[in-house]
Amino acid sequence: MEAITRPLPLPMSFADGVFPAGCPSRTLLDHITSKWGVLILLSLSEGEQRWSELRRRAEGISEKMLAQTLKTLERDGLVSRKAQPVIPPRVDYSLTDKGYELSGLLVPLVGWAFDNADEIINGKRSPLA
Amino acid sequence: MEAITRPLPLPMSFADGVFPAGCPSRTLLDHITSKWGVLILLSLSEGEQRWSELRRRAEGISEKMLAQTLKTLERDGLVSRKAQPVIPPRVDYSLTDKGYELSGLLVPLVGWAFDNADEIINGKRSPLA
DNA sequence: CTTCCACCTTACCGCTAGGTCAGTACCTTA
DNA sequence: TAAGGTACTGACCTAGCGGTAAGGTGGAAG
Repeated sequence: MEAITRPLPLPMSFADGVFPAGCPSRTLLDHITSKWGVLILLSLSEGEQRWSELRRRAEGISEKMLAQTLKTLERDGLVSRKAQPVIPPRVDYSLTDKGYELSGLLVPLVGWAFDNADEIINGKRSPLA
Repeated sequence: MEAITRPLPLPMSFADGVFPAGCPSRTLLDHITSKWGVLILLSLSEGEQRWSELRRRAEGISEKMLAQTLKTLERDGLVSRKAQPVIPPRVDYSLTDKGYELSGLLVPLVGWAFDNADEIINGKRSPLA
């Protein structure tokens, strides 16, 4: 309802606001804020996981999207893939250093979304007041 | 290259991993991590802004998408819209309390993306080593 | 002998996010 | 008279995100 005109405690500011179109930041942002990218990153933030495990945890993802998302994140150096030449195949996915850095910022965001989703999406204002 | 098997300093964990498909969290997450949603939220985190100002700062956005994104964020109670009945029309957009909360988490994430984009997207590894 | 599982890949395809363009209403400046 | 700025809305269309389904490999289990 009432918007507060806050003094905007912005620690950093981008050029004269937001970054230019077509710059790499936009691309990277698209990768990490993609529908499944967030969930994979989030899931992996809890530790190394296998393909089938990720598939189960990122509920609703298709195998195609899982493969595609993992490949993108691996190319970006956020996820590391370790395949063992055993039968049946075993592949472990985990976050790289950069991936951990990122997940440290991503987790609170998703946590916030999780906490406020019900109130915001359905009209349920302050369930405890 | 080398992935570290970190002890995963996760402060909170979701159920048994990630949240279920079709729940409100997914919807909210889609809104705030949408291509333009992030940029609008980010831009508004620096204070109240007018339509045309947002249009300029979120470089590349179309009027249709600007309107649509603002409408979604307003419905979610993250952005407040104040229209003044003057000629020519003047409308000011700003973040609500919830919006500020969110931007506090979003800004560092985008900052990180901004800092690491060049290194990650183009192959430029450690430009200062 | 067939099925099933793990881990993918490729082919096909619908849907929709998002782009483009035109139009509206009113005032200002050239 | 005409062009331009402010804040939109709606029609139309396309690229590509993402879904569905099938294929492939090799062992183990029925």
